[in-house]
Amino acid sequence: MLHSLTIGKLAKKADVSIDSIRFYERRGLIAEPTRTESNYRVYPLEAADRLRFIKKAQRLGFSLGEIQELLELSHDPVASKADVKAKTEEKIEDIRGKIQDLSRMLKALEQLDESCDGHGPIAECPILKALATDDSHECHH
Amino acid sequence: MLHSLTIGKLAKKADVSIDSIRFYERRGLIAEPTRTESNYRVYPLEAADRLRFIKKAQRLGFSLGEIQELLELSHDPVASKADVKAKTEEKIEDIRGKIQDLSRMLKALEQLDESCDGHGPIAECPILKALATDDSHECHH
DNA sequence: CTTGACTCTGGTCTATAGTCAAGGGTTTAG
DNA sequence: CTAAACCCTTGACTATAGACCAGAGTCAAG
Repeated sequence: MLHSLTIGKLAKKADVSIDSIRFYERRGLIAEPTRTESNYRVYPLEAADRLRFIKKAQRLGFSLGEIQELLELSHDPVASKADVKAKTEEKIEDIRGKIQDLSRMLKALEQLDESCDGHGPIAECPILKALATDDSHECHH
Repeated sequence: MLHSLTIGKLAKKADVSIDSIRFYERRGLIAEPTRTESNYRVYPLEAADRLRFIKKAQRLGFSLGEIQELLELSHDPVASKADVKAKTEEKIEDIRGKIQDLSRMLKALEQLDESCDGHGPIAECPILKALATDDSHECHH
């Protein structure tokens, strides 16, 4: 058929695995497609757009659950731009938080790294010593 | 006993769950403790230090597998400070990479967010439009 | 008509770092 | 002595995003 795809063709077209497509279908991210008499899935060409939407949103840090919410919004006649903007901003804050956490770790690791000259036996390794030190009762002010 | 702890006492002392302690034991992060006649685990006081080491390294971004490597290094008479420093620097690079990935996502999301004024129906949402657009054939130079 | 490529379902498995429950035995405080 | 609190093992379950496999049916090309 000219305007339909088997799951394998769709997978190639959208550059995802067949397993992923079936997985997204189970999760409700894509509609259940029609079937041939022999029970093969048959997709319209637009199905590839949906898959690309999913992949693109994933690259931006959205989980499948969040992507599902976005897709539901996009088909909701009552939804507004503000809803999508709100989800975007939520994700922005989420990512900023992760960057902050990682930055704190990075700073601490860099300090540990600088404290060690890298020469000599491990017994006096300042990094291991710092990790072994109990500072659970240090001041927090 | 004055110098030994049951698993529950140890858990409180080191502020981890009993289940975590047993899990670390299975994973080989902590030694199998001696047992009472009734098969209860008996820990020396120093066991708490080891657990605190684990927790601290976790907070710095090391996985349990990596922590195990660090602990093995720390007990290896042939190991040197350089080994620990190398692992630390590996982790530093790892975290820098994660921060870069997240920063790229953040930048893209912020641009999308700015492209949307947040007013009006969802049909013209520029964020959803950007996600739906196929740019798989854009130039990469 | 047969072979290879494709598809179907259902189920298991991966990594991570544990948590929780069931069904026991043990120890301690009153 | 008894009840609460503790401990034991085994095994299942959580979230995430699929990958992989078996066994069976289907489709296309030569």
